[in-house]
Amino acid sequence: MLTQAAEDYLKSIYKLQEKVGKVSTGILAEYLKVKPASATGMIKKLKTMKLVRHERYQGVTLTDAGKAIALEVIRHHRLLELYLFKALGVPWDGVHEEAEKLEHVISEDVEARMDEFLGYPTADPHGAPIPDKNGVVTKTASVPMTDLCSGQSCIVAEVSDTDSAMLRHLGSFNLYPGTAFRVIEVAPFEGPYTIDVAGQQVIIGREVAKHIFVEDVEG
Amino acid sequence: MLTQAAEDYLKSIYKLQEKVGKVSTGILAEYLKVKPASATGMIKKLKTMKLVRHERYQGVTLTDAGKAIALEVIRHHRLLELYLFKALGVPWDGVHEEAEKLEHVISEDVEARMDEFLGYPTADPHGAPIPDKNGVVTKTASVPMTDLCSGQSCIVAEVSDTDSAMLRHLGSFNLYPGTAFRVIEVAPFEGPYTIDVAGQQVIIGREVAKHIFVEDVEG
DNA sequence: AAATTAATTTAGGCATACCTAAATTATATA
DNA sequence: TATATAATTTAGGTATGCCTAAATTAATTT
Repeated sequence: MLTQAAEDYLKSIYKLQEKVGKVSTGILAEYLKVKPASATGMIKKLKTMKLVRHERYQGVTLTDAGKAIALEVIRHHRLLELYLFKALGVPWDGVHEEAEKLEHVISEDVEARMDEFLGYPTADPHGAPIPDKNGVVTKTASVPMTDLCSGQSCIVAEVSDTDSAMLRHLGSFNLYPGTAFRVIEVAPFEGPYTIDVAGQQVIIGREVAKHIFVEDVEG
Repeated sequence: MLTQAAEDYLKSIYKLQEKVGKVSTGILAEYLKVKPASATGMIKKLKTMKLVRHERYQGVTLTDAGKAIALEVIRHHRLLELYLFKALGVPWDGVHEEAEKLEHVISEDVEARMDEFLGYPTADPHGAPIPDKNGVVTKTASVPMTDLCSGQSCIVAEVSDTDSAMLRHLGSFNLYPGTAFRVIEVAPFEGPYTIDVAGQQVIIGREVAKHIFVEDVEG
């Protein structure tokens, strides 16, 4: 059995690999709020376990075995988020923190029961894809809201889950994944978006819009 | 925040205090599957935190602060057991092990939500009392099944949760807390009990009967 | 009371995972 | 190309919680 820290490293490497491509020791350390020296140590440990590949100064990549574990942890995390949200009514800006602790201790049996209860879902409360039991990720094609023009309609696909104040803000406008809205106007010079959500007119700043990804764009 | 190990020690001291009265280092170590020297170390640590009292060779007792934490952990554990059992259908011989890991990472918020979902219950799936938010324990008066005589009727109040094979065995007869049964015959010379559970005749060995506690004895 | 046995404590070690500080290697700039 | 800066690694140290082995204290037996 892997340690909790090791699991967090694998998960983080996977996420960073998706986001920034190459994963350096420094990037990884910053992401995990740890000093680079600590990251070096864990990387060496993971390498002896054949979970990552690593050449000095060249960054880390996951092996197939490492990727499988990373996806398993991510699956635990996202299923837990959705379960806490749907079954226990934990607000969506709180589920990330809770799941962060639970993901390492939940058993496969309990996970399977939650999965069944939720009807084998494919996305967490923020719209991020939930890998299936075999580690297969099916993610929908989405674009940043900042790509939209006046008059276009779409559906919220995903929002970034890192900032809980941002999530509360979006929640207050009902901008959950699955919610439809139409762009009424895009203010020039990097200005805010005025949109229509279920008949309500809402103003979304450019910085906020960067955190929203949409699909099914029309018009 | 206390470490997981420290919480386990406090919980174990509380349980042993109830079961055997005086808690010696050796008893505690055996219970926690740890060497006595390790128990000594943790006891000293807990003493500096004023969570236990301890005089060399005289055993450990909990301070009020230590008892409060012990009860909080026990509450987490038993609420989790019941939640896993009722909300997710985890079989009752598996909930203990699951809860053992989860009790240390569950937040007060999630606990409160589970408590509400369950309707503020007072007993876990094995019949053990769930302390309330203030650490108040209300336990029903029960007697060991081995005190029963032929012809007496009663209701299962509690079963010991340590042996999961035993729990499966009892479950196969539907001997959950709340289940009523009548003693048909007690075989002499420490022999087995023949009982009637919902019209079915069942034979319960003396060793098994010692693990069952009953209430509302009549007849 | 002396000797044996049991319980407890102390002492010394090990592994994990973190840290800081210094040394090394790589990359960018002048 | 030489130098400065940035990234990475190494070295040495901390704390936790476990271990074994040896020493001490308590309890029991003869």
